[in-house]
Formats: sequence, C-alpha cells, structure tokens
Amino acid sequence: MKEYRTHTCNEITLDDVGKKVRIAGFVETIRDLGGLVFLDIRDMYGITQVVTSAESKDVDIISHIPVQSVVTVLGTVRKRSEDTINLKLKTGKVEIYIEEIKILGKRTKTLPFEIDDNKNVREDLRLKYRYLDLRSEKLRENLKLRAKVIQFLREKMIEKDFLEVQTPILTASSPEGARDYLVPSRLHKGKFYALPQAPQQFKQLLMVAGIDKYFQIAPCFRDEDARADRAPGEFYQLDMEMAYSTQEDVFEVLEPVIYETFKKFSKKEVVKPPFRRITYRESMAKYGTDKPDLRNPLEIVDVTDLFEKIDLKAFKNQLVRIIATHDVKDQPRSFFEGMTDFAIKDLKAKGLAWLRIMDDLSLQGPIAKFIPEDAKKEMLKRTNSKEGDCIFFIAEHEGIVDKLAGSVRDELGKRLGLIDENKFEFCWITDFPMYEYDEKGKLTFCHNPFSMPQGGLEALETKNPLEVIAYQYDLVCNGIELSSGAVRNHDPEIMIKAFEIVGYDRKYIEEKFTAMFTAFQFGAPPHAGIAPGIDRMIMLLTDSESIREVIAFPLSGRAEDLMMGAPATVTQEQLKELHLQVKDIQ
RNA sequence: GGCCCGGUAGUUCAGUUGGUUAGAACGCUAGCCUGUCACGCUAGAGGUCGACGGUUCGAGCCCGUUUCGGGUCGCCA
Repeated sequence: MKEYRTHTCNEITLDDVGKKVRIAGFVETIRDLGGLVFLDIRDMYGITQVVTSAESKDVDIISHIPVQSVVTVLGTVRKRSEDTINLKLKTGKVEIYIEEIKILGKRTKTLPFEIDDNKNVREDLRLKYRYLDLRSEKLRENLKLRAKVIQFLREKMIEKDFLEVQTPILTASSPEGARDYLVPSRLHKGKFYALPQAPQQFKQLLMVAGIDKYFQIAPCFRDEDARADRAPGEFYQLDMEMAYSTQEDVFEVLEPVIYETFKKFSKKEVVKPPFRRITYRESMAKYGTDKPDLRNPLEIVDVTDLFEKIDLKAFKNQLVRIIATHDVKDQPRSFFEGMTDFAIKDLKAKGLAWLRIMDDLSLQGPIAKFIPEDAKKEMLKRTNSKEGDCIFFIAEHEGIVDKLAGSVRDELGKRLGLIDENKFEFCWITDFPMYEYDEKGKLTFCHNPFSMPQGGLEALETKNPLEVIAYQYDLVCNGIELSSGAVRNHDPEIMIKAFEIVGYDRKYIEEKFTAMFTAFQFGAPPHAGIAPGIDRMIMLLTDSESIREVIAFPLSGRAEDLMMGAPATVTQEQLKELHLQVKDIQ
C-alpha cells in the first residue's frame, strides 16, 4: 500500500467497492451527525466522502479535525444506498469507511477567509494568502484551463511549422514605449539591464537570422499602472513573427488559431473567420474607440453639418454625434435622466441631450423645439430611426467627442441590455495612423516605430505625416484589445526617414536600436507579426471580471506581491555590490 | 499624479436625525443528534468602529488631516 494515496479524490467508482484504498487531501467539510461523521476530502481532482461511526474509537478525534487540514485516509470503499447518492459528485455513489486517518498537515491558524467560490473577500487579503485562495475550485479550474489553452496554442503553432525560441529576460532598455523594469549590473558599474516589454527586437532579429516562423509563450514586463484587464508588472503573450508575410498572411495564420481556441474552450458562440476588418478611422467614427465591442449594435452618427445652421448654444461650434436607440419608448423618464447623470458625473460631459420620437414622428425632449423639420428628417434617415426610438446627442470639440460618444454608446448598450453575453465577436482594427501629436504638440509615433508605413518611402516623403497610415493592426474581442501587430519596417532607408519625421537622425537609430539597424543592413526578409495576450484570452474564456483571476500569483493593483512582500528593501551590502545608493528613504 | 468610492467581529455587511450595553449572516468554540452532503438544533466566545485631531454634555455617524484598499483617467510603442 502506498504511503499517501492509492487513488485521487475523483476516481473511485462503483468498480472499487470492497477495495481497500488510501486517499489524501484537504478536509473540506465535516458533517457530524452524532456518532456518524462525514468528511469531504478534496484534492486537485475532486471530492470523495469518507465516513466513520460510533463504532470507531477515533470518532471523536475525527469530528474535531480542523477543516482545511491535510489528511490521508485508509479505508474500504462502500456503495452508498440509493437514497443517499450525491449526484453533484463524480464519486457520489461511493464512500470510504475510515479505518485509519492521519493528519499530515494540521491547520493550526485561523483561516483569514472562508475558502469557497463565493469571491466576496477583499482582494488584498486573497492575494496575501494566495495559496489558500487557490484552494478554491474556481481558481483551480482557471489554472487548469490556462494550462490547457497554452498547450493548445503551442500545438497549433508547432503544427503550422513555427519554431519556439526563448529570448532573453535580461536585456537592454529600449527608449520607446512603456516604462522599463531595470536591473542593476554588478559587473558593470552604473549600467543596467532591462526586462523586455516584449521580445520585439529579438523576434525581428530572428527573422534576419533566417528563422522564418517564430513563436514563444513570452513573458513581458512593463512598469505601468494596472487596470481590470491589465496586469501590472508582467504578463504573457503568444508572441509570433513571420518572414515573407503580409498583413493578410498574419490574419490567415492567426484567425483559425484564435477561433479554434475560443471554440474549444468556451460554450459561447464564436464569430467565424474571416473576422470583420474595420479601419481605425471607421472604428473611431462609428464606435468612438479603437477597441469596439461589436456585440453592442449601437452606432454613432455624425450630424455636425446639420447643426451648423441651427441656433442652439450648447451645440455651437461643436462636433455633434448622435446615437439612436431603438424601441425605448417604454423606458421611464429615470432612464433618460440616469443617462444624463452618467454623462455629466462619470464622463464629465457638459450634458447629454435626448429626443424621443413619438408615434406621429414628432420629437419630444429638452431640445426638441430647436430642431427644424428638415434636420429631423435627415437625422431619422441617417440613423434609420422610427417612432418609439430615441436619439442621444453628444456635442463636444474634436479630440473628446469620439471618446465621449463611445462611452455613451457603451453605457447605453449596458443599460438597455443590448450586449449578448454568450458571444465572442472578433474584429481586426487596421490602418492605424503612423504619427500623431503628443500632449506637448510634438509629432510622435502613434503606435510602433517599427511598423512599415503604407506606401513606403514615397508616402513618408510626399504625404502629410498625419495622413500616413501604417501596416498596423489590432485584434479586438468584445471590447478588449487582444493583440497588437504590424508589418515591420525592415528597410534601413525607410527607417531613417520614419524617424527623421519625428525629429531623430540616423545617429539616434544607430545608438538606440544598434543591433536591429545594423542587422537590417545585412539583408532582412520582409516580415510581420503579432502577439495575442494570453492572460486576456483566458480572462475572456473564463468570464473573469479581473485579469488577476487567471494568474496564479498576480501582483496587486499597485504592483506589489502581497504574499512574498515584493518590492522590498535590500541590504546595504547588496546595494554596494550593485554600486547603488538609495536616498531619501523615510 | 488627478477624480470618484470605501475601511465597523476571522469574513461579508447593516448601523435611522449625533443619544442607554454597536448588530446580522457565515465562520469559530462547546454540547446534542446514525445517512449527511450548504446537515440540523442549543448555547457561547469574538470589536482600538483604519489612525490622529477638532466640534459637542455626548461621535461608528459631523468637520479636518492622514493612511490603507478598490475603480477610473493619465499612462500602457
């Protein structure tokens, strides 16, 4: 007989009746009926009920084992009588009559929270005792699903002849993008490694090396603040890059991988490839965002032109957008007022006007009297509206209006219950602009300095920089950005020009991107790639509210490891070795 | 860094207009109970109301400061 267990807690069946078995696990619950005591023993795989009775000398000890202690139970498998079968358990037709129970790890401390799947406990407490939190079924299942998804993705990529390559974790700081995590060097005084924000440059160098198709389940590190769908510190991407490939080639490779993954690991409806393609411009205009939730049927319509001649103070010299919601005539007044409240309080909008379309197609609402007949007709036409519908107005200046309209669209979708929760709607957002102005009015790269401008060198030389479009694309699912990718710029001449436009010369590129710039001068295949976020995929698949639910040991919202106590101070000796001095610590 | 919300028992929360001894549920402890599986029943323990200061005869409640947590914006090539 094995010392700890002969079976797991999910595999004993009627076939084992009469056998002497040993199982091990956590004591989940104890039900003491007085002389008859049931224990649920749980391990990674399931739950088995064990039982003892007054005939056992240990019955009193057994009924007082602290729950969540670790035990091993030796006993005989018994069939349960018909009326005591538990259909909820795979092992519900049997139980083990305890011959011997040994406590392998006694719980001596009070549990900081109850371990169940009702996640109403403060998150910082759960994170501090993450190993206890992970004992819950939900998180355990999330980890299992994560493992399966990663295995599946890996198999799919290998099937498609991609080569998995590990790239360094200790590398050089890169001037573009997010804040780096820095690692001081001991051997090189005053110098630092950086953790990679993504294996971007390495994968491009692999292309130069002749590795046609590369992939990696890659850890990425960014020192930026967290969001519900953004883990602070570190996260994983299915990073990939393909030589001799266009944007379409990338879509063709990734679409079936994503589709099959979501199909296989979720019961929800998954929109079939080819996924819808929406240009950045169209997405901003119609949905007010570059990551639209297409489950929401509402669309934003521009009516600025109609209001140029209308004397309505709030709309004067503003861009005007409308969103038509259909069949809302039964909504109470509080719905409309609630939306206005939301716009003013949460969005800091100046207001949110609305008009109800009555049965005789007359308008009713705060601004109805300002709308002339022809403007009304045109609005109804553009939004395809009819009686019973309602039109919401967003009037703001450029730069804000799209975003605001997008938020109103989201909120309307939510409040009107227009979002189909049982669906995954994918789309590609394409044709991102190459350049934009930053908050100081300086021209910068909009997304990624390594992207190929559409039209190549000629476009850079002849077009207004703001008009230049990059081969840059995002994969979006249900309003979440799953992935960002691009056709890369592999031509040193075009690179120089691209950087020149934002005010950097050849020397800057040579210094900051030495390896890549040099490498491209040895002959680089054209290449393109993308990197879907694995945590986000699993978050979608598990319907999790927070990305932290799908990571074994996540950092807190403020990027702390509350369990291990990181970040932490280090000894003076360690600092000295690293040639560091910490100042102004209270 | 800005804005919003919150901190009351081990956990999740309630706490009226500022007024006697701060409550509930779950958990915990003890007892009863031989077919439970969210077992049931009875009893009990458990509180620096985040901290500091102020107003008041009197503060969990009002005011100020501070701290911690959550969300959001900035940020995230």
